[in-house]
Amino acid sequence: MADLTQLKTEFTDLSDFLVALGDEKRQAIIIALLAENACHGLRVTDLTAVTKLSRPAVSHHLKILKQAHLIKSRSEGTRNYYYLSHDIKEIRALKQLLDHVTAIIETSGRETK
Amino acid sequence: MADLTQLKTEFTDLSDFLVALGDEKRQAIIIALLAENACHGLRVTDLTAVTKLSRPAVSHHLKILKQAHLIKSRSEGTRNYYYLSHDIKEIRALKQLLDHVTAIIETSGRETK
DNA sequence: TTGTTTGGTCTAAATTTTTAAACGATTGCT
DNA sequence: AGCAATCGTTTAAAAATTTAGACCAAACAA
Repeated sequence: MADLTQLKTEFTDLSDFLVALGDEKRQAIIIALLAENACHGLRVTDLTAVTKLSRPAVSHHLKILKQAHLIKSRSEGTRNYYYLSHDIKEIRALKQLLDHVTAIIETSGRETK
Repeated sequence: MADLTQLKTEFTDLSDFLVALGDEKRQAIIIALLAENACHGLRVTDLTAVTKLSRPAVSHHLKILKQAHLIKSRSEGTRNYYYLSHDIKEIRALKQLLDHVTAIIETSGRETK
């Protein structure tokens, strides 16, 4: 029997990350940031064009993505450049969680309680 | 430059799955189903105890989990047993998507446009 | 048949999330 | 200083999600 307590914390720790990835508008932002060669990043105004959203709405989604540790920002004068975090540890954590789940699923049924 | 069109479809195809995994109550349901040795599965009434939710609420979450292909159900008379799908292809798809993203992130910056 | 158990659905209420208008703060330009 | 541009925040409205009460249908037992 696998460690369900740890699995529980793995799940809750990744909640924000999963929710952040689930939204279509945020997916569009992520893809736009991936399209940029991550050199300079994109500004809020650029992303309003991509998402067809108002600037405050984009700002809101950027905050969610930031809290999920997906993106970072850099200021140059009045302009803020957003770019994908170079090393997203949540990605590794999520892959690990998925492996744990599949492991439990596959072994279940073999060991008769 | 990676195929962003494919990445886009990968993301949208996994939206339901990601949203389903993001909710705490649904995570509790998943863990409860993992705890069961997947032999007989759990019924709605069992899950109301686990989640401290009303039956209609649990029923609602189960529907979402079902649409995300995470769980299946089996009927025996009046009782319905829910269990985790034995083979969740979304898990493989998600791991693949995560690999694609990391690949793009890591190669970006090297190739100067 | 009658009553009980199980559980889905319908409906509406409560909550959360998403959105944008208005405002303010900062930077840079003239 | 005065003006324009950029963008975060606050606020409130709109939209979506979550929740539970009430109702209904099917299966089973007495």
